[in-house]
Amino acid sequence: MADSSSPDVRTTAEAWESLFRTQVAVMRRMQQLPEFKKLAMREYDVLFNLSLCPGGWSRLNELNEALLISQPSLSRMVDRLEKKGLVLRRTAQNDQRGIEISLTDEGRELQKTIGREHVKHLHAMLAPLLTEDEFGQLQGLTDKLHAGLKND
Amino acid sequence: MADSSSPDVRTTAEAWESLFRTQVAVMRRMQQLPEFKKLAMREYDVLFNLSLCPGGWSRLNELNEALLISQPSLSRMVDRLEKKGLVLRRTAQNDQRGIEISLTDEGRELQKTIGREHVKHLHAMLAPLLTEDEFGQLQGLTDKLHAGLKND
DNA sequence: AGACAGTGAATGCATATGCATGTAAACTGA
DNA sequence: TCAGTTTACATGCATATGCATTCACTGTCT
Repeated sequence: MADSSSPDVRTTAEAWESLFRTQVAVMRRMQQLPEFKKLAMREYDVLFNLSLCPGGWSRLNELNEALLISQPSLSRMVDRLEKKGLVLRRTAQNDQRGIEISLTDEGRELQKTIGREHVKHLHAMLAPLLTEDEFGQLQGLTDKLHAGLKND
Repeated sequence: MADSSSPDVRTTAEAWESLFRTQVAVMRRMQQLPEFKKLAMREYDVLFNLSLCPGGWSRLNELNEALLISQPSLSRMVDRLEKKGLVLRRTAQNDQRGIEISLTDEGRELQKTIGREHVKHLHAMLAPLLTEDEFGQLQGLTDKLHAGLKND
């Protein structure tokens, strides 16, 4: 009998593959939705992450950890978002090397507007496919994976 | 009591968010791994998808559906892979507009080499975080989501 | 204090990407 | 059959991205 604490190589690979392909399929559909004509999904994701920040300000390197893009790429994306009037940049208080970012009022409004449509479309797309319980299980499992990865 | 066949908006959004952030966290770690110095992950993904093709040949548009990049972008990526000697291009038999792609021997070898390392690293990264059973549940749920999305 | 390694972000430059469009082939309907 | 439409892929062009590097600041060790 298999040791329950050490899953098979095949098991982990297939589960990951399934998760990844599902993510791709959902993202492909979402990219087409009207809310992402206003702002690219990657840019929205920056606004979204900023909207979750307790104090409203987030360090650039901290923000970068939540995204797949490189540090230089985020640096320039923030430039663009700043020029569009959606975010503010300031030097970090504690560390003069660092940069802190926050949403402008306009940025916060846009995030909320896109966010609302996004959540609505997500629900329309996904809700018919699993039960409430199953979504709970799914979230439990991915949360557990995510939590485990943070200790690296 | 909630209708089990129609999950809450909040439930679906939070489950998706958890799945998505987990995917980002895993991908960030994978991008750093040595196997993806040889070939960018997006390019590997093309080789991987080709390796799954029953007849060995896949239509460009079909391949495109499994990826997040745009059609022009895939078209040019295939150019590059062709120049590297990793894939072959031919006009489709049935449809003179269409293009079919397959792996060269070299492409197949490279895919296998990277694939083996990738699977090994995936296992090292993920296996400690869930049990065999939990991976099975996770795959069951994401498969179900994925299957449901295909009927659109 | 002062040299030195380490960290956070910005920049130069080559490359990859997406959008709009072009071209060619396949369908469609009189 | 043949104009009009749709589909599959390629291309021009502007923009976004990543890698390597640089610049500025921080922390450390003597």
